[in-house]
Amino acid sequence: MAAIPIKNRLSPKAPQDTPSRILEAAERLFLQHGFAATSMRMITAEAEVNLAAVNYHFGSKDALIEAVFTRRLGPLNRQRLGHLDRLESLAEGAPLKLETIVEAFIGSAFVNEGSANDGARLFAQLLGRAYSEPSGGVRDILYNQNKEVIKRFKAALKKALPHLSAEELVWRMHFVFGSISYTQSGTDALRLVAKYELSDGSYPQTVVKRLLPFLCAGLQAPATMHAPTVLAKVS
Amino acid sequence: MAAIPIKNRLSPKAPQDTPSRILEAAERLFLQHGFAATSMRMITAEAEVNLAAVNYHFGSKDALIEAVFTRRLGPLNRQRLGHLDRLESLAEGAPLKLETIVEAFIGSAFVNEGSANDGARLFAQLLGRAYSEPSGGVRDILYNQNKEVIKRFKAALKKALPHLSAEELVWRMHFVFGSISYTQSGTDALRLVAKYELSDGSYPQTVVKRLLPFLCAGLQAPATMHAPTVLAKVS
DNA sequence: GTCTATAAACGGATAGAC
DNA sequence: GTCTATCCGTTTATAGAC
Repeated sequence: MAAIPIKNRLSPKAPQDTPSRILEAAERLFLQHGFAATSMRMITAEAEVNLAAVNYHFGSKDALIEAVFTRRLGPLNRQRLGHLDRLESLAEGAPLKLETIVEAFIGSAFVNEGSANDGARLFAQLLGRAYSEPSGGVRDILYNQNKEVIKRFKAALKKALPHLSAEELVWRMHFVFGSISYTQSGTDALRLVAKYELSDGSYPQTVVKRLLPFLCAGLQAPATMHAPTVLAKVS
Repeated sequence: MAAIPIKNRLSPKAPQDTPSRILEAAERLFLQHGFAATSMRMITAEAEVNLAAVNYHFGSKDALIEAVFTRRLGPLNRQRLGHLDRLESLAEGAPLKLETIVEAFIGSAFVNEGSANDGARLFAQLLGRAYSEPSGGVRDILYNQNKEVIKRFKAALKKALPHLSAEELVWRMHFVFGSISYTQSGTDALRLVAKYELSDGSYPQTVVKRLLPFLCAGLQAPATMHAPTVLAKVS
């Protein structure tokens, strides 16, 4: 039998099949420039394939965008659910530790799979961008493919944070997604805060390590009081 | 003198001047579709002005984008700095309460100016989108116009959170901006978590009220330990 | 499956009449 | 300042040779 399966080769200029080359080029360019600003010509140039290949293999640009997401979202979410399954069966019905839940969600998002493949890390960043895209299109794909995962994590969080109402929990998850997306979608934004170079850079594990305590503390904050805030006073 | 200045009129179909009509149409459409996906033809149709008017009044599409931001960013940041100035002079050198600082920053972003103008609220959402745009272009504008404000708030936070290293603080501010941007850039994303309608909707004051405790608790979390996390174990 | 060539529509920008 | 008409490059998508 053959020595090494072709798809596991990571050598430079690995001669992949055309659809894969297109998917990966699109992933990189969508991340860098956004969806609307990335043309099929840019993609086919980056992938070093013919312009007509995209329509031949995927049908249209929109279909390509969808394909970029569906290819990775399935495995990623299976991994997240598997991680949560294992944790819950170990706990035998008891609420999980908050940090464990968040780490299972966030960690899976940042350091994927065997982690040898850095395409997965690129995709994690792309996910961050996708969540901040205009409604419709990409967002619907994400909603449909993620709803099961979100449902499961919401249930786990609900047990771990009994002091929060269902509504409050939904908001806090929203805020959590915000921090994760923003952080995932590229460390460029960090320059807005720190113009100097950061010492530990943007290595995924480091980011997760810094993000975790922030998110857990935020989630555990006392429930919101329903009195008018200071800002409500007229100016 | 005249009874009511024209610019304070809020009557329906107020016949504004062409540049303002364009700026406000652009604001709405950029928010809804993103920058690259919004064409000048869409803008001029929405504003009910002639296509050539954009180039006549602003010079180019890029210049229009810049104008959309600079028009509102100046007043908004003056307001933020003024708010912080007042708080700091009251405190007479003592560190400000964390919640006060965050509220000054975030509150100004959500409920703007006299608050009668809901254009300002639209802009707050647009800001959220802009922060998650690809690097270059819009981001440079934001960086330049916001660096003074960020510097001031960073200094205030540093005094209020002495247990954090400079580096840790920068990361936490990054996470805070993430939650704010994501939350600002439209409540549509909330549907990803809660498919049902939320009872208190997306009224700015409510959002701020819910966001504040989350962010403050996150900022106050203990500093990150520099040991390997649970996830570091091989699978 | 891959290529060239081209269709058909849309993008930003401008010239010139009014 | 506002309008029409138009230039010209780019876009997605397809037809048809190989």
